[in-house]
Amino acid sequence: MTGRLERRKAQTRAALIDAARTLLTSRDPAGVSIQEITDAADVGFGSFYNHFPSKQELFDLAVAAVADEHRAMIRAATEGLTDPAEALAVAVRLTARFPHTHPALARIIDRAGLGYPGPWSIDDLRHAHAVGRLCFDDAEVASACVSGSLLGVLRNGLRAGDPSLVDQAADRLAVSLLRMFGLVEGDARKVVNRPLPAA
Amino acid sequence: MTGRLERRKAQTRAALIDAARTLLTSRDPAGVSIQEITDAADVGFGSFYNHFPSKQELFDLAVAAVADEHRAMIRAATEGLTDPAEALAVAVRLTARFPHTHPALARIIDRAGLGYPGPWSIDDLRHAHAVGRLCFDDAEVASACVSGSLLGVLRNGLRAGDPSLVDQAADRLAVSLLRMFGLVEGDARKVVNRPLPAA
DNA sequence: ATTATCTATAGATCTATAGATAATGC
DNA sequence: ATTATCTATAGATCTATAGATAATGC
Repeated sequence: MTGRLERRKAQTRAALIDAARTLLTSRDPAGVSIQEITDAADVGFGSFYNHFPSKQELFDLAVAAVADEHRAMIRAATEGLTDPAEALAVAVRLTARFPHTHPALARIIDRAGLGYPGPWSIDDLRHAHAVGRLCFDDAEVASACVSGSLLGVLRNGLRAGDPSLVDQAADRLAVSLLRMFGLVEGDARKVVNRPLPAA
Repeated sequence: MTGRLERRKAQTRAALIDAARTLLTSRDPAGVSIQEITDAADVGFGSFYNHFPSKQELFDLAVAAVADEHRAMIRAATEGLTDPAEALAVAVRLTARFPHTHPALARIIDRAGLGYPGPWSIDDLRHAHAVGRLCFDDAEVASACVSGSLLGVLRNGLRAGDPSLVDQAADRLAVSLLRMFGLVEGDARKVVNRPLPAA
């Protein structure tokens, strides 16, 4: 199997994953039938089983694809930064803006909830702690605070209307987290007031 | 309809809600059939529709019942406290201990996720802010941080084994949140080192 | 007589597969 | 010849209701 055939297969697979992503923005995956997915992907019903053993498998891959994109986006926006506190702030500020900058991603992340394998890696936190920039007793607790708070603010943002209020909440969350991690008020605000790289 | 008949009806209803609670500790509600619920409640299948229009309705009520219990428990544990910072700390410390003190509640809360109508009321936070004890820019963000962080740490606790590690993480979360809300390190630790009322 | 419960089932799903079809590989 | 796609369907659900049964109310 080479060339065109392989390409066509990949295309069908991509269409299914993409349909799953679209459905995830507005529907509870448990209530979506495989028929609906293949219809949305414009693919024959039976083709589904050529690619995925179950619905769950497909939706997991769709969420993983979203997380990959998300990680790449954050990496691109933070790779030039030398201050780990700023890297965290940028990741938080960009992600918490998703309700208006990337509404489809925001809704999928919201639906995935705490299980979402987001770009706020525990290793980044450990590194920031090791170099003395962030201060906390327990990296797992710190990581849970970042993930949980961000998901909470993201959900609020999805219900809010005004983009500028969403931005404001995003920045306030970043300040709050930096304060949680030992930065003094003034330093936290200074870090968060730095301009945000384009996403 | 008075007396015995009414009592019997209430009993059936309670059995269904209780069965839903038990199922919620180990199963995804979307994958549980009404037949399974009525079997678990030891009730005829048709009785279900005498009480609830749909599965969703029942599970929502079951979660609400858990939240009511939870709220009552936190209220009992905090009602004597005059320091709002300590009240928050106690609520957080008790709830984050649920994985070993109340495992069934913990698993249900974890499953309900950010939609869980927990006992960390935004009004309590506003009050603590008004009296100058906690400091934040935005009560909605603050509330999302409390809920989200707590859910994150609760989930970690469910995967952890050792109760004393869970307790330690719970206390560290409380310290972190107090620091986020403007308490200095020493003050935060002092508040969290106060003895915990029995749940 | 009234009311809730229970049993049984019709009808509507939904999943997984079998077999036919169409397109590429060699 | 091989491979993936598509169509059609068998079988297994699951929901919602109709009608029978049992118990209380008056």
